[in-house]
Amino acid sequence: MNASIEDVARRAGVSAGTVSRALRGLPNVSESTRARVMSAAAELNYTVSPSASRLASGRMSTIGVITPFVSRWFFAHVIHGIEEVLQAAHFDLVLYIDEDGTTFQSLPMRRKVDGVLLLTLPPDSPDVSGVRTLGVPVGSLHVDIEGFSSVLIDDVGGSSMATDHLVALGHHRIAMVTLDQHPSVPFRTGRDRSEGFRRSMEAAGLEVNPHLVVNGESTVEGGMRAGAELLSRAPRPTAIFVQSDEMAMGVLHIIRRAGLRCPEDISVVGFDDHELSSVFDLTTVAQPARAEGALLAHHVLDQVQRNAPPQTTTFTTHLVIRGTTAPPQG
Amino acid sequence: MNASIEDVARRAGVSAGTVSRALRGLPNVSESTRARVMSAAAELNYTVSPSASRLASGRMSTIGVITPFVSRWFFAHVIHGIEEVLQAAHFDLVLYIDEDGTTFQSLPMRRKVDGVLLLTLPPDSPDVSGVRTLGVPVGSLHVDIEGFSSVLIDDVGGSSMATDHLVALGHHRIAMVTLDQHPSVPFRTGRDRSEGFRRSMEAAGLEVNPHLVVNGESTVEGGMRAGAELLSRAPRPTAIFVQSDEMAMGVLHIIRRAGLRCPEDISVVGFDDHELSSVFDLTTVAQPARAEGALLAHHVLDQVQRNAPPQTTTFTTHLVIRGTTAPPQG
DNA sequence: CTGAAAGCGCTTACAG
DNA sequence: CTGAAAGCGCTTACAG
Repeated sequence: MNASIEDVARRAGVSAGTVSRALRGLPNVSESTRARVMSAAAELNYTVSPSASRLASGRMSTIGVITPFVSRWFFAHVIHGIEEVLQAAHFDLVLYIDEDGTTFQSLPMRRKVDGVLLLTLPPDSPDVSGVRTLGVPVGSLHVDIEGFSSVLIDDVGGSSMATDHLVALGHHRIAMVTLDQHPSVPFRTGRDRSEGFRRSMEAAGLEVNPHLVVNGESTVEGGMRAGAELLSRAPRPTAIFVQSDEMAMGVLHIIRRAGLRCPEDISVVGFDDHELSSVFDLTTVAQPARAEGALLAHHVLDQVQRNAPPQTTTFTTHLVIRGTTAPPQG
Repeated sequence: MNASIEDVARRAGVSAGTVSRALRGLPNVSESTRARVMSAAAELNYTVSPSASRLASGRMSTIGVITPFVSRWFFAHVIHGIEEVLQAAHFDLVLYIDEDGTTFQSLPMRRKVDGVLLLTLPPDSPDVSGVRTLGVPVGSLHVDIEGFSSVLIDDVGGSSMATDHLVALGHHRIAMVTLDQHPSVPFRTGRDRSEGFRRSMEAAGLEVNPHLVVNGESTVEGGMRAGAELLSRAPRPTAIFVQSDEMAMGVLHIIRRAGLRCPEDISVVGFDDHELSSVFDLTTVAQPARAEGALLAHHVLDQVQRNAPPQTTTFTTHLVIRGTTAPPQG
């Protein structure tokens, strides 16, 4: 059915080896020969058999991506960034969803990927050690793992900016909704965002009241629960720093439902710059999810294609001031 | 480095052919032989070389997925559903993002997938004809294409339910925000949702006012623009049927920003049941995105594995009544 | 610049 | 139930 390299060779009057070199643009092929091979291939509508090429060369032209989610804002955008880079490099992206970092241990990828991208898997998860045994370059997102490339963001600095903003507006009773310690959220992320908050509070001479720090389980619903809890505190906080936009949306909903106004009665800052943040008019710390995915892919591609060493890059974040923050009333 | 089938054969004292049969669970292998092969393989930490197996058998154990987006609610959930089914069947999912249905024409998939899933690509897009030349089973989502499996939803019925609900509440001036004719949205979807609206309006003896039908470009921002336009009409509509939840969120935002209340001043119904719909308390028509993806994968897997004929399934939708709809004032 | 040949590591009729 | 052998379709030193 499909033409083989032999068919092309016969038609062009050369050997299979020459066809292989000509088609891949290798040097040491005369221009006239290359031209003859190209047109023979075109006439026969020939494409290389990927399986045969992979078997013979050992190169898979494929990168495996292991992610806990595809439908959450951050992951969806990261995957988009990765795919664009791989598509441009003519690499395939094979997608594995693994919600808890344990189901894979990389066996399904053995001998079929040139590299792996781990999206926010903790260093001690079984998949990470499984991936090591693959013997291919690995990139890790938001988690720094020995021997792997990684792309990080400045969580401490970002949270600090958000908190400083609230302090500068004159807030004193500032609450925080934290990320869950779900396997999908690196321990580091939640810890660093809390750390940035603490540093800024301390620098401002403000107390971090433990009753005003509540876990939001990383979801919109969790944000609603956390928000409800914070609104029941007396006296109520005048501002809330929420460690992710999705949770912040839940908090905003609860504030409105309680008949309070944002920012008049209470200010809210999120983290991410989710696309719905502008709809909610949410002040937030922006991180470039798509660019993070793209850069992670580039790092690993550099290792695969140019034998570059693992690289680590840290992105800075920036504050986007919208309508959910204002000075406290009275 | 990696043990080969010959290594296992030697260790088990059998031929490579027998190892191949034993490991794949084929019949006609004595239990004692199979046991010996299994333990030899385990001792050598052997896994089949995918490239070699694919080359020899012609089976790729891989399904290609072509999608215009990964970060929109519907597509992200569909992909999640697909991945779960493929993972369970031990098939790889290779992901191709193609925003306009023209960049692929399937060449990158040639000879490396056993089947293809097209997410909402119009029948006349270049990728569709490219995919045909692959000669493998194809599944198409939300678009019925000759010779392909497909999964559809009852857009007419769903929109009709939404409209009937508004009519039953007593609304007469009902507006509609339509989906864009972007390549990512099948022509059929927008047309059918408009058709359901028209039928219900007609059945209720109500006029469809062309000034109250506005395009929302399928996005939150487009919904905001469309909403602003509708609010400027005099007299204002008392209810709006919006063909997607993402656009409906934009409409809700504009209503609030204009100082109007929903549902007191104006009712809104969406379509999808996006996870943020509950946060917005949005009445909407629910479609099971994840289940749609899963079923589409099953249909194509049935063709690939059991040589089943193409199948078409239509999902029904249902109305989820929340807080954005109420009888008109006065 | 080009060809002949080995090798990549399996699967699958075919015999027995 | 098992083995020997052909075949899948390339890539890559090695010679020349």
